[in-house]
Amino acid sequence: MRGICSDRVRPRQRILDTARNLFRKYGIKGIGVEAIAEAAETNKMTLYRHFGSKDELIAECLREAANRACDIWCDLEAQNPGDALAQVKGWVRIGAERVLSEGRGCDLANAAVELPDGDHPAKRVIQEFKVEQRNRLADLCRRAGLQNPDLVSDTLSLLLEGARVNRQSVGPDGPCAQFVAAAEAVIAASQRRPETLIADDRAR
Amino acid sequence: MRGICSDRVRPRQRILDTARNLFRKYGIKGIGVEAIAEAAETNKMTLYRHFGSKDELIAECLREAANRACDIWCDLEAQNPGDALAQVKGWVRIGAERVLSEGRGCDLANAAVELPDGDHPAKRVIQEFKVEQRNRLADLCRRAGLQNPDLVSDTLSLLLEGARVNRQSVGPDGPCAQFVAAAEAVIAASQRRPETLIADDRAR
DNA sequence: GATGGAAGTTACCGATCGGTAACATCCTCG
DNA sequence: CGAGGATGTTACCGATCGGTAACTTCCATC
Repeated sequence: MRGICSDRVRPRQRILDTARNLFRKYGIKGIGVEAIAEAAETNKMTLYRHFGSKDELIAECLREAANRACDIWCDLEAQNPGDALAQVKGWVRIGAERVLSEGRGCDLANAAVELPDGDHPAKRVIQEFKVEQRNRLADLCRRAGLQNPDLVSDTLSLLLEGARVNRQSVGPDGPCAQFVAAAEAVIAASQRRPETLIADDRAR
Repeated sequence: MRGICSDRVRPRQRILDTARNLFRKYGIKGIGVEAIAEAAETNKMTLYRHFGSKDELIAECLREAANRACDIWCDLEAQNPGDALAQVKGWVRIGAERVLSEGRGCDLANAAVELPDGDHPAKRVIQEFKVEQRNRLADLCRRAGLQNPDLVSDTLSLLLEGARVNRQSVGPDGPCAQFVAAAEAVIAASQRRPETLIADDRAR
């Protein structure tokens, strides 16, 4: 009588997927473990047997979200093999799609806002994820031959992070609508002489 | 036996100040009304007589935070009377100070992350605040004679919003450390020919 | 000094929270 | 088939949540 496919997914994975969705929808503190277990078509005991605590479930969800986000780097390389500049532009495009389509920002950044407690097991996951993303983008900008690659990559990071969080406050017609234009301007400027990106008004 | 000064502040204001601090420290959903009342050296009944519900207290706190944030526009004008460009740069400087010193982002943006519920009374406060900030900065950029003032102001907004939220994930040494450099580069670029900001590689 | 409103106190409500014990059932694999 | 581990079920725990009732005390004002 069981479903052909969906119920063949083990409870652990069902819980993870369901929890990620509900955390996004209601916020981490806005949904309880019992509701998560029921939505995952299982029960609280099974949830606790797999994850031990709500905090660990949160951390595991974020680990999965981080791994999923890391896949985009493979996709970028696969779609633009060897062309680092195209990959940077692809990063902007993918980011823009997320900003426009999702409505809720980065799971890990949102979790950092909701969990100011410094001892929470999720904090380490968040920190490591963000550091890795930063390094990867910086490396990409370097390989793309952009001027001031570290500054450009951090600028792009801030623009995307700002767009995703700002959309949650203002909606899709706010400043986030300019994310692509802003990012492209930054990239374009850094393809010229370095002085163009740094304040420097001396005559040619 | 009462304190000379601090206890002369009415309970309503004590509650608002305390709630703002505790919301910042523990998150909106991470602190209860009873704890807020006690920290404000009063009690739950008085809190509810003044605000009616926790949700309304949240909204009122954000209203106050928004009003306080609006004071910076007066300060900018007072410190740089008539010099719109200097005010834009002052906006960057003040934003950088907040990023570096506060450690926790914009109260209103954080609240938007913690309260995905669209019917929450705080949502309207957040939206109106962010829209007003956007309009004011855009107006400032226009008066400063910058090229593409709307694009520049939204870019600056995204950079600041990104810096404040990213700091909560990565800490002060992450991409947010480049906020000033990024913002100044954007401003500098928009002081030149418009083509400098928009992708345009034609020869001179 | 009397009065009225603001504030404090205590106790309580139902609901929900995260988390656990004990036991029944299922499914897989040897 | 049999056995053992994974899963389901039910009931329960203490704590805390947001919110309220009833009553007392304070304090400024007239």
